[in-house]
Amino acid sequence: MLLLGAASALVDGINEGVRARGFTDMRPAHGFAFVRLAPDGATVVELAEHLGVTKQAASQMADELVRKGYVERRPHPTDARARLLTLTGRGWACTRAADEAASEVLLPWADALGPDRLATVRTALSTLAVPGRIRPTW
Amino acid sequence: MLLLGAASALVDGINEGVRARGFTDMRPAHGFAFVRLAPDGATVVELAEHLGVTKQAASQMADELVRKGYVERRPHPTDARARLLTLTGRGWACTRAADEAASEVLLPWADALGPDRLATVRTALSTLAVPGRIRPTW
DNA sequence: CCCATGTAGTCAAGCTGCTTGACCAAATAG
DNA sequence: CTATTTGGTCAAGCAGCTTGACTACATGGG
Repeated sequence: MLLLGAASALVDGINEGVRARGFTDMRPAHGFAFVRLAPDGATVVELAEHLGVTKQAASQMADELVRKGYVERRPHPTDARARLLTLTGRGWACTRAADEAASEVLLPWADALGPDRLATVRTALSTLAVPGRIRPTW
Repeated sequence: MLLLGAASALVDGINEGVRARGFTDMRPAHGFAFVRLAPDGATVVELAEHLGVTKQAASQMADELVRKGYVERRPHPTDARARLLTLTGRGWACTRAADEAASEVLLPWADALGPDRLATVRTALSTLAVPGRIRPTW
């Protein structure tokens, strides 16, 4: 289906842009994690739910991101068992790079389309998409 | 991105429909393979190119599909090295089931949208999607 | 006609990202 | 104060892919 092709092209394009900006050790999956971590941080379990994987998988991804310097594990303010994962400066820089890359990919597309048809596409897609479903690994 | 959510929902929906029709041992990736095999069959290498994986990976997927009875390995009519992978009766039945499932998922969506806006969405997506790119494994 | 190079396919080994299962420590309910 | 739930980790295993090496057939130039 061409919906899939478009989605792939989009993800590839953004990933390409992120790498071009110097973050060569990032995969698209990391970007999906950043979406959840960006506002106020999250626990491993919350991250796991957001990504649709087990908490072990999320934990080991967190390990990787900590090792690479994008994420910190801080003590949770109210729960001594939990740890709050938050973005480091480098993590935020990468998030900004991803936003830039995304605009870069979408801008010419939105331009060619015009605001009206763009809105049509957006609403059309949002009726099909169930909220929060981001499981790219088939 | 909500484009991804829509793509995921679509794939999941179709896969669900296929399973509901009795083909419980199928993954979405198999469907992508069928797209290439359906018209006249294909060799392992052609399948590999279509899926964007190595020929070894394609070959072992072919093994699986043969084992499950969806695909046959026949001698290639003009090249004694090659083997032509073709769908069996069961393979065609599964293809038909997938088509039905796809319409089932898309029909209410297309209905709600109307032909005009549907066409808009289609053309919009096709400008973004590069041809033949179907690599769902990020 | 024959050899050199290219191509289709398989075998084998290894890696990566995920899973299931078991467990500990802190939180929470009774 | 115990019993259960919840956040997190450790360990082992698996699925789907990769790279590398090899065989059998194809093909083009001498």
